[in-house]
Amino acid sequence: MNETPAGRPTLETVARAAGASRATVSRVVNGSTTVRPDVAESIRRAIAELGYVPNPAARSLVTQRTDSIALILPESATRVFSDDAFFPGVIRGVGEALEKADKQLVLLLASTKSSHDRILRYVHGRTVDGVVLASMHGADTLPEELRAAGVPVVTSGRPLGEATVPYIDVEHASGVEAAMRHLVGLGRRRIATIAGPQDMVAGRERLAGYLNGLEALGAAPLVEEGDFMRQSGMDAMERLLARDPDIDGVFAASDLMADGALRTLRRLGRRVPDDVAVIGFDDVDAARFTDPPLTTVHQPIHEIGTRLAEQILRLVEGEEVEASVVLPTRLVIRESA
Amino acid sequence: MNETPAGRPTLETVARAAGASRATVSRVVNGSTTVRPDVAESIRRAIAELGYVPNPAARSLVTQRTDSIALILPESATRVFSDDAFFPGVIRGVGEALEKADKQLVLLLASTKSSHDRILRYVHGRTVDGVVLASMHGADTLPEELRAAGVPVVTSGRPLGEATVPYIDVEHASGVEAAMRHLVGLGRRRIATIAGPQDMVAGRERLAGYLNGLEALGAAPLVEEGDFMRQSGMDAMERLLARDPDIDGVFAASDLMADGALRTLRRLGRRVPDDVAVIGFDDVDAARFTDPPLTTVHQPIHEIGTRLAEQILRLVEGEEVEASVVLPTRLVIRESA
DNA sequence: TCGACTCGTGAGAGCGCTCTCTCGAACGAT
DNA sequence: ATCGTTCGAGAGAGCGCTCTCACGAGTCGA
Repeated sequence: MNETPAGRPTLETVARAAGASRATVSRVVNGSTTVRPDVAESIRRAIAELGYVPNPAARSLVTQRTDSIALILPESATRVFSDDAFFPGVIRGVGEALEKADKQLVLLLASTKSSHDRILRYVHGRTVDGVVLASMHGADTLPEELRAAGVPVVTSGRPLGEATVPYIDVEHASGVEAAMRHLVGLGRRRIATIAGPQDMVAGRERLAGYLNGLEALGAAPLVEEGDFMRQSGMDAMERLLARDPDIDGVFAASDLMADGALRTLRRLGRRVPDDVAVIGFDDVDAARFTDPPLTTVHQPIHEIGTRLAEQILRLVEGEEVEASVVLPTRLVIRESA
Repeated sequence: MNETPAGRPTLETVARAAGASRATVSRVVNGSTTVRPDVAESIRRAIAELGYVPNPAARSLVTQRTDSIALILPESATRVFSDDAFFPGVIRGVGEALEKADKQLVLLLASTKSSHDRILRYVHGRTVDGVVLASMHGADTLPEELRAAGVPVVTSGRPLGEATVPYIDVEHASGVEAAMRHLVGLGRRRIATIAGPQDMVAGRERLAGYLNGLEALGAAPLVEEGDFMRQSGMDAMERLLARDPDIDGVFAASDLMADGALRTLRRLGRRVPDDVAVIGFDDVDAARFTDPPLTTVHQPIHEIGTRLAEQILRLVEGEEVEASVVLPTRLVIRESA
């Protein structure tokens, strides 16, 4: 209320300074080509001198666009936020791509239950032109509600149940199958898995990949479930070993859980990979630094982010986009298997 | 352009439906008490029935507020983004606090040089009410430029050079001094440090803490510099050992570097803590899972975020805030020292 | 030379909201 | 019964921008 030294210049100010009309200045600001070069030049000079910057609120009011995109991270995402490199990587990818398009990134960390309504309010109020929704548990109703509200939406990860909005995902199952083939090729016969949460598609599909891979072996599955975090991997590995001490191979559905498994194995005197071979999933930076370095299924985290951004931008422009984009994964062989 | 089934309801729509004037509806929406209860009630009903949500652009245009705060992460921050838990933690803290205040979080990942201008444009356009600036290298001019633009700013970490804007920081030096006392109390006499980048205040002050702690011992300092990341810790530890094989204690200026040091020590056959005691700084989640679990200086990452948010909100409201808030650190003793 | 077209520019409406000002009604005091 | 006061509610201006429409000045073919 007191910090307006001389009042910010408006279109009107610039117009007067350049001896033109508001409309013409607006044309120059928005890059219209139908302005006489010399007039455009003098307007540009006036803009520079006055330090004029368009007021986005006024612009939004008439264009009905805000040039900003929301990235929504549900509670399940924020919980692992500080320990997992997945979401920071996605955020970075989305952020970079949006910056290139000169759009703003509005981050909505849905930490609590009440956030749901808040998100819908934002979206209904057209605070953002589009929404990127990251990884949700179970049958989240949010994507559908957003779609119903008429807002462009893209989700990261195929939703459980029917996909009603476009999504970006990776080849979970085939990546895991490659990992399984690698273990089998190593001569492993008693292969267990530490699965992810089964109310998340990533958890389910990685388990499916394990089961598919096991079929070739004709061996019985050996599954313990974790929550993608390290501690759960440690615990699951212990349960696994209690159920079958002869396990010689483990696929863990996340690098963090694989690292947990590595620790438990070491503690219980198993050598990796000699006694037990371990493969993870994600290929986060830290995977290169586990002991031993982790063989893992690489997924292109950064690219997931950039592709999410690309798709939402196209949707916002009214273009059609593929119902789904599924990015490849690949096995990165290090020393744990 | 085609997704407006019936046109979003405006104040006018609600006013007509409720048989009141636009002004009165506005009063109800904004919680004014000077509306007759029954009138207010019928307006509220109309709002609910029509699904009315205020248009923030229109509101901003007249109030000159946007109710959104920018969080700027400079390039140096995004680089470590995916491996370090610090910035995700800060983001989460800021996000939570802003959500409570019903403000939006606009994330500006300053990935390139050109971002500088973009940021200034945003800020000059009053796209945001205030700016939270995270950890910058060297004598960044951004805080000062923002302040000059008349925008409320708070920074995370005391800037190098003179602080021209309020900041939130932690007690780097005294935390490190506690760590040094602990090492000395353990009988360690040949204590080295893996310092952080010396163009960052955090790097400098932690080194200062080491040097202060060493003074009591009367021993010569032994310093190698890293970049806070794991690999640099591995390398620095190797150089340190080459310079003096009798090192029996190490303070690393980040947990990541401490973890790197642990790996190098193990590889070179040193037992931790028996031969060499190691202490880190940060207390990220992963510190509980190093081998052995890392003794480290805890800093309240999440609280840094919430305090940043609090301060910027107060500044935006025109209140005065302390020139600096310095949060305490404390030594967390685990098994590495 | 005149009508038909461009083409660049300005006038003016209007986006949806807030906020000041005004006004009428109700009420208490004299 | 009259006047001042209070209080709730409406009228209307205006925030800064975009965009349609109209208009005057050239340009060109007949």
